[in-house]
Amino acid sequence: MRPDLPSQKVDQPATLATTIYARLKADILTTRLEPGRKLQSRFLMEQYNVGQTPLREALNRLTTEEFVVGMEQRGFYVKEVSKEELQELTKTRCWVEGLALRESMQNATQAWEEALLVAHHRLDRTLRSLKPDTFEDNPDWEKVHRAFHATLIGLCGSRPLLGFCEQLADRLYRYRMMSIAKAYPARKVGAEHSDILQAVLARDGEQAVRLLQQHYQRTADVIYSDLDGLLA
Amino acid sequence: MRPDLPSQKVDQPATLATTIYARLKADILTTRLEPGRKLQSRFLMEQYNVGQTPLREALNRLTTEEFVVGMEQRGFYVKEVSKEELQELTKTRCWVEGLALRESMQNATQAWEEALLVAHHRLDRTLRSLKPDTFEDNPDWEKVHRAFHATLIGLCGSRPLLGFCEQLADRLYRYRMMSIAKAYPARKVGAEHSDILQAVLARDGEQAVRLLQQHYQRTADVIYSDLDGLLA
DNA sequence: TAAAGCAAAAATTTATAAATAATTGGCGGC
DNA sequence: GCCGCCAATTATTTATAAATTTTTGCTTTA
Repeated sequence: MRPDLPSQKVDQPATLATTIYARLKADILTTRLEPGRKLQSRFLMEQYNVGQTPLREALNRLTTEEFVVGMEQRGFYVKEVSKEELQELTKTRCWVEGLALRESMQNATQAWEEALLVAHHRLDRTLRSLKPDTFEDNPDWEKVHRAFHATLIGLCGSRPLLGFCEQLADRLYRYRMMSIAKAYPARKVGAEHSDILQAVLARDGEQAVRLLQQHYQRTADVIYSDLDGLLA
Repeated sequence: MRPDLPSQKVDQPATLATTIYARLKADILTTRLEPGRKLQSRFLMEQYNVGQTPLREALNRLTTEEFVVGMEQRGFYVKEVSKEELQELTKTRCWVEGLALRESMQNATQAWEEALLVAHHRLDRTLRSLKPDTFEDNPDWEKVHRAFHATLIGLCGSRPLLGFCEQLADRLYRYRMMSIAKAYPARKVGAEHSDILQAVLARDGEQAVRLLQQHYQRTADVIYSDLDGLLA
């Protein structure tokens, strides 16, 4: 019984569980589902129009990734945020991406340097905010920003490490979303990215790592001070 | 009352999903469920005496941890092994635990050094094999061995990093299980652990890191050569 | 004769729904 | 304060339906 008309699912067969997993993750990272919120099955079922099975499968996946906390016999909650976690995540990211960038630069190829140049160029000409005065997150910018950072460490030679970096990026993204409106447009992140690129192209590994870590640390510092008000 | 158990929800009555998750994970790591095997729902349901729901929840958790591969609409499989992955995991573990050990040593306290000493002592007086001639894995040894390595990096100050190290240890454990019978008792791992302990107590960070990485690399080398026969 | 193409059949996975069991947390009585 | 009952929620089973993959077998073609 094959359908006569090919649906869009023929090319990309995704299960409902995978779809709802992606939607939940996105909603948690953007804080549309705010930290600490209880994720009741009834609420989620009508909110996302899915049954229990794919929903619980999605929640279980998110649990192992620490975006959701599962209390045995007491349901699921969106993972809380805290200044302590922000610091730990930032510190860890500085360590691990520092490592990965060093390795990446040792494996550097011409193609990689060119890809990095392109990634930076795209980042450079993408607007941070959709509106000029008030801040409205530009999803395109998030995409190219992430691509730039992913390219930096992409040649480190360890898929497990890259996966870990991605998870750290996700978990920190949520913190960034919480305070980003305030920080805009005080900071010149564009310059920081350019400086990192310069150091990489100049083959100055130590400087590149230092700048990258500084970049992450500065971001965390801004969020950290905002978090006082946000958690109050 | 009860001592703080590190980051796990052990004191709660576990759900079936959590129980079956642990059992499946153990069976995969010990290769009782061999790499590449298809995990059919019917088979697992009667093998472990559980219903669909907790089973699928467990499989979904294992998927995000890379112990199980889920092919959309085509079921679940035990993650394959490969020499490439063995190398990547080992390399990554050397990098990351090297980092973590350095940090740990910088945060060293007297209590930590004493805990490490005790952990090593327990490891030292636990038999590697249950039988003197042929090899039969002693689960107690695995436990104290893991505890020793966990203590080494335990003071690094990053729970995310410790979680990542634990996952790397799990994933490498399976490779160790595959070839451990052969390697026994050729190698003197006891001496390697003692050397690491000595270096830590002597506060020689660089030496300790070097020895730890050598320890992991040697293990991988033994497995690597065995893997030719095992994958044939 | 073999190989390739197809389509129906079988098997399996995925999802929904409903019923049951088990657990938590609150409320009131003592 | 403590104990037990009650309501709400979660966890699990079972049954079934829907969707998709895999197998099978037939027909056509070279």
